[in-house]
Amino acid sequence: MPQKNGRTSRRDIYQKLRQMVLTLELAPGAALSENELAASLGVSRTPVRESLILLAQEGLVQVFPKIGSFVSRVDPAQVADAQFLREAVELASLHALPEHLDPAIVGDLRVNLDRQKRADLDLEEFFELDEAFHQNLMRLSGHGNVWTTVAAAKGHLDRARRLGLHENASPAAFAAQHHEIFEAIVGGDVPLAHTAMRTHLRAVFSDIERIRAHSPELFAADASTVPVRRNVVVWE
Amino acid sequence: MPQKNGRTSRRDIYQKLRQMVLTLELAPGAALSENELAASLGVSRTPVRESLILLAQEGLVQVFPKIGSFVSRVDPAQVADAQFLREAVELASLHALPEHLDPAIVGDLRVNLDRQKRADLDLEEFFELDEAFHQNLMRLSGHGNVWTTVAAAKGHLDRARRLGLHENASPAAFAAQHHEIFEAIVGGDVPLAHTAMRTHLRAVFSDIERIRAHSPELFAADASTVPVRRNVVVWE
DNA sequence: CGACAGGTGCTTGTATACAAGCACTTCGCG
DNA sequence: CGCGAAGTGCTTGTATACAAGCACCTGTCG
Repeated sequence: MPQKNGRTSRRDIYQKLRQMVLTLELAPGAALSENELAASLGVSRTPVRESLILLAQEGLVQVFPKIGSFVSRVDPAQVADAQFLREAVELASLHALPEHLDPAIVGDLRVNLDRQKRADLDLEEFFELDEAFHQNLMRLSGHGNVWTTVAAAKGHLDRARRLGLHENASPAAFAAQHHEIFEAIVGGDVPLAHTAMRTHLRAVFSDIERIRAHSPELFAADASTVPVRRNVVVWE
Repeated sequence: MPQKNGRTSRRDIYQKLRQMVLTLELAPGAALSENELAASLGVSRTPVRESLILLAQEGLVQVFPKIGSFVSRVDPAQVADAQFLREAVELASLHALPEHLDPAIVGDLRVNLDRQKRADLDLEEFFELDEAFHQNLMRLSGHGNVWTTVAAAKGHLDRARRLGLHENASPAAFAAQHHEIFEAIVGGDVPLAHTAMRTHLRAVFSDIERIRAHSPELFAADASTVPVRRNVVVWE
């Protein structure tokens, strides 16, 4: 009951900045300034700076002392790492499913899947539903909190996926795969759920190289390259 | 080459505090004070505070606005989550092993295993070797960086393991299991490596409940309990 | 003797001032 | 005209000052 987490402005600003990075509203490679952000958000440097430090630990921004802060370019290596991590965790959770599934979570999943079928679906809405779908799947096996760790590590993967869906938006195919996974689970067919999940996750991962060829400036070409202050090519 | 990460005192202090929490030098439940830590470390509040924020995001400390900061008590739920996560990731990496293993890493592993056999092994030394062993195993499959994420998430698990080994110290059994896993891998027997690894990881995880019965004050009994400033029972 | 109310000292959150350093510009010189 | 070097404006890192609030202690009153 207590849980006296007084609302601090840092929490708000952290989540806001994080969302802006993940939705590409802050483009990969963009230069950030603690002073500018503080002024535009109407607070002092302190909460902004602390938020950037947290984002830096997640790998979403890079802070170079005395030089500047930048939105991380999408790192293909980190994308692959996140892909490996989520695949390992989500597939393992399928084998940890209990005999009797929690009806409340199953109900939430049905509602979620219905919404995914809607034709007039915004891309951001689809991402929200997708995120909730996978988290609820993990909750079915009792490891819902592990999803928090996975979600924190897959920032680069999410940005790559958004780039992909911005090009050829086809959430319908993914929605169908979600449905297939779900039916296999409620049907008790773990092996089928396993293969369906793996197919789904790898489909999401597949066309990153195509995007990279299309927009190379959004990707990290070489780990040793340091972005420079005024020469940053943000959108080109 | 650039990578101009100037040495900042925050990085040092963050790592120092993190190490103190993981080695139980800062006991679960202990009250922390930004002012006291700053004074004892010879810096201002700023780098200390920023370090605590990072540790809070890892779940190793809890910060209650206007109340105080505390070393997190070992949360059995988080221990279980970390166990599930590492098991899923490490087992999956076994199935991603390449045909030809990197000889350099294999050599490092051999040296590591030899050191684990030494009789006069300090507990902290064993933990270091254990950590390096598992990380190098993941490097064999090309996913060494994923270990960073796993390591960041398993702070509660590590503290529980230290509590267990402080009671009945027997690194020898674990060293033998490491050897078994390694031999199965270099022998190309993935299924054997799989079962050996699973057995090993679960052995590590097994006797937490016993420790909890022995030292309940180090564990989080209820998620809603808020530690109080001067009444904190640190070591009893 | 007990309970309640106000003071006190601590806590973290935020804002601001100062320090150190890199990148770029611009001015001067050959 | 070309090149170099000092200057300038920005950056983040650290230290400090102030604000807001909770827990505890103590004194007082019933």
